[in-house]
Amino acid sequence: MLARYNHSTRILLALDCIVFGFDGEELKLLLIKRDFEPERGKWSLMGGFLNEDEDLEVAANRILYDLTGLKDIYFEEIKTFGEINRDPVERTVSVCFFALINIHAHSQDAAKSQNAFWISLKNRPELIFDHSNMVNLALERLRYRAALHPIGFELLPEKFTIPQLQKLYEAIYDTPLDRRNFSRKILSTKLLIDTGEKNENSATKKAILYKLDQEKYQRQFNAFHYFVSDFKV
Amino acid sequence: MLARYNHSTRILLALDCIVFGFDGEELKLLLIKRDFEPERGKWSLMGGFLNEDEDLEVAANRILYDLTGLKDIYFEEIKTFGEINRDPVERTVSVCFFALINIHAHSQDAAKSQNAFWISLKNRPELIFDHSNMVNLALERLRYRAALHPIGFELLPEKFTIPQLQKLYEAIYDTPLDRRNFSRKILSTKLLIDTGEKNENSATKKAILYKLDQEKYQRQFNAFHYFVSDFKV
DNA sequence: CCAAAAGTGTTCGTACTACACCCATGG
DNA sequence: CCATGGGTGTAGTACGAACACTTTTGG
Repeated sequence: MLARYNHSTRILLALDCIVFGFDGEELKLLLIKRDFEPERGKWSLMGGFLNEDEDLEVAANRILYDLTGLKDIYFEEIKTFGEINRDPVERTVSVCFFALINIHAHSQDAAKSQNAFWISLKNRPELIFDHSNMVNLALERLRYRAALHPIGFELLPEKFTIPQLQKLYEAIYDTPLDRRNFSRKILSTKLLIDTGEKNENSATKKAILYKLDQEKYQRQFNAFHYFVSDFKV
Repeated sequence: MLARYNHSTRILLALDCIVFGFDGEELKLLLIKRDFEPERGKWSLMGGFLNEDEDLEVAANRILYDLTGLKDIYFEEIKTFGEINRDPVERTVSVCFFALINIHAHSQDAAKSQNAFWISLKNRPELIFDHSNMVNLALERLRYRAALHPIGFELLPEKFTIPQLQKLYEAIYDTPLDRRNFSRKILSTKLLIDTGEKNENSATKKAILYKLDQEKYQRQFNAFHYFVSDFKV
C-alpha cells in the first residue's frame, strides 16, 4: 500500500474496556490503579492503542487477554468516543466496549501485572478522562441487553443455580425479583440443562446446578427473551 | 497540547453512513455513484474523514448535512469497522452509523451535488469495500431498534396515517401485519395526536392524519414498546 | 351501488403477576 | 425441631393473535 488518501489528519486510536464481574452478591468492575502517566495514582479503565498491523477486534481481544489472561471473552462494542478534548494529552478517539467474565476464572497474575482490582460498581471511584461516562453507558447497555438476551450467563461459572442467576439479575437491575416467577421464566427458555448435581456450599436446601445448553444458546441468542419484563430502560 | 503519547500508529479515521428513506412502498438507501477514485463508477455509502479539530458526532452531522441538506437528523452509531485491509488504499478505521430521514424533506440539490441516488434496499447493487456488510448490519440494527422503540416515525412526514405507518413496518420487516392489531398496538402507545385532518390523497375512505406527540416521544423513547412481537432477530 | 380501503369489536388463548404451600438441610 | 432457603402450584388478569363487521369514498 503505497498510495494514501489526500487527507492529513491521522489520529491515535484507543480501545477502552469495561470489564464486568459478579461475585455472587454484587456487580464489580475490573479497574486499573494507574502507576503511569498521565493521571498516575488515579483509577481508569483498561485500555490500549490500536497497532498498525492489527484488526480492531484483535486489539480488543489482546487488551482483554493482557488484563485477565482469558481468551474468547464475551464482549460487545458500545460506542466510539470522539470528542476533541476527551484526552488531555493528545487527540485520541476511543472505541469503547464492555466485557463479561466469570470473576473466578480470570488470572490473578494477569490482573496484578496490570495493577487491576475488582471494585464494587456501586461504590466506584471517579475515573479519569471520560471513563465514568463510559461505565455509565456500559451499565445502561448491559441492562438493555440482559433484559432481552441471555448474556447474564457469561458472568457465572459453568455450573450455577437458579438462585445465583436471580441474584445476578437483581444486581444488574438493582431491584428485587420474585423467586417463583423468575425461576419459571428462566426454565421456560429451555436454555438450562440439569447437571444432576447440587450446590454443596449451601447451608440449607441445596439448589440444583444447571449448565447452559450451549447449542441452543448460540441458536436462540438473538431471539427476544424478556428476562426482566418490568424493566424500564 | 504539546505532549504526545509514545505510540507511533496514527490512523485515518473515516465515517460511513447508511441513510434510510421510505417512499410509501419500500425502503430506500441513499447511495453514491462514485465519480472519484478509488472505485470510480461503483456504488458506495456516503462517508468522509474525521478532521483534526472536529468532534466525531459533529463530523457525522456534517456528512449528513452535505448529503441531504438536513440538520438534526436521527442517527445511531452501529459499529466501528477496523479490519486491516478493509480499505485497499490505506489503513482506515471507519465509524459506521445509520440515519433515518423523511425522504421528501431532503434537498435534491445537496444529493445531486454528491452524486447520490435513492436505491431500493431490496435491489441494491454491490457496494465497494465492506460497505455491503455495513448495510446488512444497519438493516439488522434498524429491525432490532424499530421492534422496540418508536424510531419508525423518523422516516415519515410530520403528518401521517396509521396505514402509512403500517406499510413502513411491513417494509422494514418484509412481512405482512394485521391491520387491526397493528392499529390497536400503535394507538395504545398514546404517542399519536389526531390532527383532525384526513389524507386527501386517498381514492377511497380517507385515513386520519396523525402527528407525533413530541414530548411523550422524547420521554418514552427508551421504554420498550414491542411494535413487532413475532419478530425474530 | 360497488369495490377498495379504513375504522372498530369480539373471542380465545397464552403468559405474566401475585400470591401459598411443601421440601431439604444444618444447627 | 426449627429456621432458612429452594422447588412447585394456582387463580386472576392483561395482552396479543386471529378473526368479522361497518363506514367512507370515488367512480
